[in-house]
Amino acid sequence: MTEPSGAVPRPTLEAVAAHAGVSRATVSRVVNGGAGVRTSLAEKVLRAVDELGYVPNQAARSLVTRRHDAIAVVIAEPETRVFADPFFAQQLRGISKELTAHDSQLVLLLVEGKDDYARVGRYLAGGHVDGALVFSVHLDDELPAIIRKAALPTVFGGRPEVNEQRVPYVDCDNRGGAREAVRHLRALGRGFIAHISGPLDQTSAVDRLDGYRDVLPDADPALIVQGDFTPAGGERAMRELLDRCPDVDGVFAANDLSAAGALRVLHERGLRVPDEVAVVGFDDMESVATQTDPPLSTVRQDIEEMGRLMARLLLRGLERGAAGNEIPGSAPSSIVTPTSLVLRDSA
Amino acid sequence: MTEPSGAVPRPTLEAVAAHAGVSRATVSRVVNGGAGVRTSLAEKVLRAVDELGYVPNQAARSLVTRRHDAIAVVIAEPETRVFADPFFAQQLRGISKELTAHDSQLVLLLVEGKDDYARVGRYLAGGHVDGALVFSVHLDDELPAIIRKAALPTVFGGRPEVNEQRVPYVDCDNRGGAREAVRHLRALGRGFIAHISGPLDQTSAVDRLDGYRDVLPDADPALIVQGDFTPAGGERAMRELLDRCPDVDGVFAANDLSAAGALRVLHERGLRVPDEVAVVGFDDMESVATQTDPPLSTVRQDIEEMGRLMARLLLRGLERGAAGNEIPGSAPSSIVTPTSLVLRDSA
DNA sequence: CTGAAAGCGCTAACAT
DNA sequence: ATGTTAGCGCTTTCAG
Repeated sequence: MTEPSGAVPRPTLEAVAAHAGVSRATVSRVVNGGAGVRTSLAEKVLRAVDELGYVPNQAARSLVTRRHDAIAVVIAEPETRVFADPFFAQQLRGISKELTAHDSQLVLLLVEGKDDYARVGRYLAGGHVDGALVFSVHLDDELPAIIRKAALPTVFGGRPEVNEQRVPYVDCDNRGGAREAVRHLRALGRGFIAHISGPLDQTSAVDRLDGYRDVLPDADPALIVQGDFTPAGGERAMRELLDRCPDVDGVFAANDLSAAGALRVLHERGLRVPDEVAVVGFDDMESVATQTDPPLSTVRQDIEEMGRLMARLLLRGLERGAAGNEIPGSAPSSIVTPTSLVLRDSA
Repeated sequence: MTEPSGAVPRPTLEAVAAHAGVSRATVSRVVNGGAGVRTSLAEKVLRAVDELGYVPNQAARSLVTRRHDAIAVVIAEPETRVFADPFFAQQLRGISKELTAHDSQLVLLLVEGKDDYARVGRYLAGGHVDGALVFSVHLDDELPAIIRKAALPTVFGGRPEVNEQRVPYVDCDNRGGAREAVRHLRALGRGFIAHISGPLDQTSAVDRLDGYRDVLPDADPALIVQGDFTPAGGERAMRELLDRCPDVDGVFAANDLSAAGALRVLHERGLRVPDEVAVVGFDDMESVATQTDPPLSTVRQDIEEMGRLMARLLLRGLERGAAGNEIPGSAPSSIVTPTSLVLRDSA
């Protein structure tokens, strides 16, 4: 461990003031932008800051300003998914970039189990952060309640299933993207287009299914089978599909992972892709879509951008709150980002 | 945004004290575990806390205790990798679990570019966190210097290339794992075992190469070709290998991603795996290793556990620092975790 | 433009 | 066992 403890006591404002021969107030002003301080003095202060290696104590600062320049990212994920999936890493990157630009820090709260909600609630309410970005994939009323209690400005990642509080969210156009995928399959002349859905307790899965139905309202229900966003689920679903409707000549899978599973089964059964069965996925997870055989055509969503937008939405709200104070009905609204169809070789 | 601002002022200790008819000190005691407070009084306080919805203000607390119950995770990654790779997500999960158990928060610091170092340094020095866990994959002297300046207890993830400060780290037994992989290939009777290495500015890549050399000190240098831990790099390397040494009958790739690339090329050239060429990877990234054709034999490292260990090492040091104060030479030492060979079908 | 002084909400001696 | 009292390091009126 570097510098175990009992380390050099950090210099305080006081020390800098003494060193520069000015008052604490002046040092404070300089440190915070230096508005209204004579240049010569400011320079002297800056020099002192530098010489002493002064860094403001954030706890002291927050205590009076009530700002933290930090926002929490809450990820409540059912165990498994987070780490089969570059999704969050990418989203985090977008968030991080935006926050950095606003000099804000990112505090990550991973919710692993039921007990964690209390801890997270305490943290959110504890005045550590200025706002929260929350990802709660499942039907999950704990988090919204916690957020309400914490009374913290919040933006959701993905459309929440229940949202009476009208918390703003950022999501991609799942439904529209699905429509585009299915239309593409239809344009390819496919007559039996199936859908491997995601778990229907997630809005993204529901929305993608809805998109499929928009285009194919009269599709045989046997063509719709529920997967779970995993390759294994995709395999299972594809097998079932093939058994039920051997005529299937198009598959829209609700995500790339299930599409990969489907592809594997198709391969195994000796069905040529895309000649006999065309397949389209969703997400455009590069590590998956480019590695399948054949490479997967899929609906792309700009995940990093979504992260950036979430952060921007939150920060904007914070600024507005700080400045304009309570303009009723002016709550920031949600953002739905566009998707695009990426054609590779599977359809 | 929930509760835009101008929200209800949170109750303070003072308020709770008044409400319960005791002094602030008593409330403070109760809130902090309640040692040495009569049960009846404590209950009264607790009730007041509950009724007012009191939550301690952490800034105020930190200001006096100088503890934050938060540690920073610094990830300095060359742009691309973080999000092709479940690696960090998994490690984060392990870290998060351990921190949670110690009621500590995780503050994530993503370093995206050169400019970010200053920001991170400021943050680390700003007294926000009690310690830091840092992942710096590349030869990178900025971070160590920053950490020294911040004088913050730190543990590295992965063996750092330079480490005069003897900062403790947690890494898996890259070299031993590599040896095991290569020995397995040799036990399979392969006579021309190649190695697709990672970028040699990373210690993990170097160590794995060293492991290969341990077992095959006399291997033809032509059998060693540098990849970059990506599938594309693996493809390139495999092609080169095949051109240079058509006799290759075994490949140890420095990670699963490059192994996947190699597999693709082998496939493409019509070489049967494992019959004609056996392939072993490294990492056991499930989303990759189980999805290749054939499924990949690989060296497993328990990434989540490594995360947990990093956190534990740091926290332990923190406790010791707080309690025992400066036992010289007692700096926590590094941990090297074991690997294991996972046999699937590729070797 | 600069300084003096009053807290922010909490903990930790020190009294009692 | 409980209360009293000083600050922790900073920002921010308010005077000058």
